[in-house]
Amino acid sequence: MNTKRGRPRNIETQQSILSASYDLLQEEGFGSVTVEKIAERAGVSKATIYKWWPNKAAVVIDGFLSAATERMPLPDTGSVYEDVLLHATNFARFMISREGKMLAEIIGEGQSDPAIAEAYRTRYFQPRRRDARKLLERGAERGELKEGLDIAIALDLIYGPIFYRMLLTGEKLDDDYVRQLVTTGFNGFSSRQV
Amino acid sequence: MNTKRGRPRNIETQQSILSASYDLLQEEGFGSVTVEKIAERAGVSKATIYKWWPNKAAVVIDGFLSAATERMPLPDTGSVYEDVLLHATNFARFMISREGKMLAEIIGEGQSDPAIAEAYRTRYFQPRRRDARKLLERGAERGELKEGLDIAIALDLIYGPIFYRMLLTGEKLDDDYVRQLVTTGFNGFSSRQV
Amino acid sequence: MNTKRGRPRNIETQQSILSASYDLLQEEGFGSVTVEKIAERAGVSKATIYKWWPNKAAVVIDGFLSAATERMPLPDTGSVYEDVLLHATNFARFMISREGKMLAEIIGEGQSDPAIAEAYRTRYFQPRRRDARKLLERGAERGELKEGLDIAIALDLIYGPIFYRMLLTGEKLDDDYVRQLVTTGFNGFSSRQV
Amino acid sequence: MNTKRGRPRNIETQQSILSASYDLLQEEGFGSVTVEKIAERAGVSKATIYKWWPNKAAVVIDGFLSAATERMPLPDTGSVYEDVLLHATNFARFMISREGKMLAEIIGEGQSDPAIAEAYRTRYFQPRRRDARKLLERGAERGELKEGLDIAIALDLIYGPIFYRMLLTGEKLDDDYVRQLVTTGFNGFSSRQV
DNA sequence: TGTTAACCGAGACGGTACGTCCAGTCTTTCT
DNA sequence: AGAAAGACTGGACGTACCGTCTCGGTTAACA
Repeated sequence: MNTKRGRPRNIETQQSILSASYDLLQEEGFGSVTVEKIAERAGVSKATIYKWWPNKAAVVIDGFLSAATERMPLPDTGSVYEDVLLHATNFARFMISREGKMLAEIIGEGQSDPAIAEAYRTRYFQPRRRDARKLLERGAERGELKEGLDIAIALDLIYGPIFYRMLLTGEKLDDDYVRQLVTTGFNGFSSRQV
Repeated sequence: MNTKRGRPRNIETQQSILSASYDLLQEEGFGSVTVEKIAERAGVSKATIYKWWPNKAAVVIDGFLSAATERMPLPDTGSVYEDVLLHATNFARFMISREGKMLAEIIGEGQSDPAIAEAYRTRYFQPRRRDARKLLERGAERGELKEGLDIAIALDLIYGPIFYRMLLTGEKLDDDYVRQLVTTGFNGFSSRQV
Repeated sequence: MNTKRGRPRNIETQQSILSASYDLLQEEGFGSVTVEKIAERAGVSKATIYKWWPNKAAVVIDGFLSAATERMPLPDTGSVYEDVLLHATNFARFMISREGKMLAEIIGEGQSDPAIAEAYRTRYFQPRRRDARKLLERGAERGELKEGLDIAIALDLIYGPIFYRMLLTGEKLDDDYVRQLVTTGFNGFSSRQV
Repeated sequence: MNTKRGRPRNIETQQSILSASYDLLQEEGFGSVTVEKIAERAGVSKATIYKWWPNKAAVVIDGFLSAATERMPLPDTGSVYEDVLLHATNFARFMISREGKMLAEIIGEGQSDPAIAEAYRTRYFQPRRRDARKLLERGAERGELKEGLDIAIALDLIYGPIFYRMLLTGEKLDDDYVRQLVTTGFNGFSSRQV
């Protein structure tokens, strides 16, 4: 029946490939990572890498996603505004870190490689977005948010601009900016309701 | 001072390179565009391309940016909300078009190539952002927007989410979504001011 | 001491490896035979193959030699000329057959692998050459051959050219050719003795 | 028309590839020659090699055949027997030399690669065989050979056995052997005509 | 009858070479 | 003198196969 025949896959091998890949990504950036270098640093044969991953991109993002398992802690201050502000601030700080830069590169690759896009959507963003959604939902239950608000929209309004600055404009992304962003999102910018 | 020395002899040559590049980008995507193919299609030698552009990326984004000179028409309905809604809707429609896909790929490349990022920031986004800013400023002057609003923030709140969906989540980006987005941006999502 | 403990070697396993190897050699030629394919077709593990043979070449030529056990029947017409003609004709027919082609490939491999050369010399050619030698010796005893003839030379003169055409020139190797060859060998080509 | 545009092929490049290949073949044997090593030793890029030759085998035999342009000198003693003996002796000496060994390896490869076989037949053997044929033809004209002799057969009888020993039996191939061979070929081995 | 040594299938793994592709550079000849 | 043609370097990619190495499970002789 479900007898596991054959030499078992060496867990360390996979792990060393992933972390070699991650280290190289960090040190040299996506474009300079080479399967050959990964193999060498992991003390592994190139063939072994290609046995488990279909191509370079797959290893590299797998390396990144395996390392990036930590999630922002979910604050619970009793105020949605405070919670969202804290969470978004943490997130922005992450984005401007070394790891955020790596993430940006991977998102970049995803623009022309649907498999990459699929991977980081599923394995990275969806879980994190679910976290953030919880904050908002809590606030909604407490009546802190507008009746009938589409939470997806609210999430986009907060996190969209952070990526926007990161991926496009390159403008500053400090705590102050996030505060203004969140505040304006909560209050709206119209002088009267539209 | 700004003497135009060494201006290329044959303007048509440059033009044919750029449009060959643009066509290929459209047909095959960034990753499959090749300098060799550009040269062949433009009926030009590879050396000629490298005479005027430092590398492949430069030609390709130059090709794109040269073609993408049109700007969204600036609406003027008398209502900021209506103006912004129209503008953002048009923009979202553009982003989901063939051309928007090309732009996304270029932004993707920009994540690991600062020269590309610099190019599309300067030549593409800044002018367009200035346009959008005008809409908001007009509304501010008419008192339709909150006192002391930072317009950059407002712009980020509208256009950030559109890119966010385009570049990251891949979720739908239709007129309805844009309407909800703009409305929620204008009104805020908090049930009371924070 | 030499206690024969443990599961005994499964004879069928060896046999199936050899015939899988032979079949593949026949179907695809030496260069396309793969240890993996042999293992698969024989329903055997690669490790088992390497347990009994030191390398691919050894299996393949073993497969060939095991299958190629038949020897030409030794004719005995009472005339050396007729005997040699019959034997050489049969041999030439074999060489242009599917099996002869396989043999040629193996000889080819033997040019850069002394172990292969050793194998087919010992296991294939020497026995067959001894057969052919008998024909000549019989003729010598009957006085049909020149006094003091070195039989090895005579053998070379008959069988050398057949291989020569097979391995090098690729020229036709039909019964007619063999007849001319043998006749000229027997008679010499000089118009007078040298 | 026949306008030779573009950077011309660098003759030295080709030449250095061929001689690097030849040197490696000599030093390490066919199986150990590597395109990478050829490229390195020739100071050339691998891509350049693959631009001009379709695969490794093609380069290597081209290297060999380019170097092996010398032909045995054609003796002219006035006696066919002497001429053939001299020529065959020289040839046998060549075959047991370093170069002969290389040739044997190439012939070996030719057994499973028709393109190689074609190459050495056309470029190597046919010219040399034509030379040898001249010797015999001269003798025939002088009446030294049997009336109606098929010269191709005579050639096979002399040169066939030399290859036979070289490629198959591995037996000694010294001057003495050649003398016996040629003598027996001229005289035949039958005690009376058949 | 249970131990135990050897056998065997499945398949992971290191290593090495192959042949391909493309960016960029360089060198002629043509116009 | 500028441009086309196209040779050339350099370096990564992904593929293929060899031979080695565990595993888990099996089989027959021995104790």
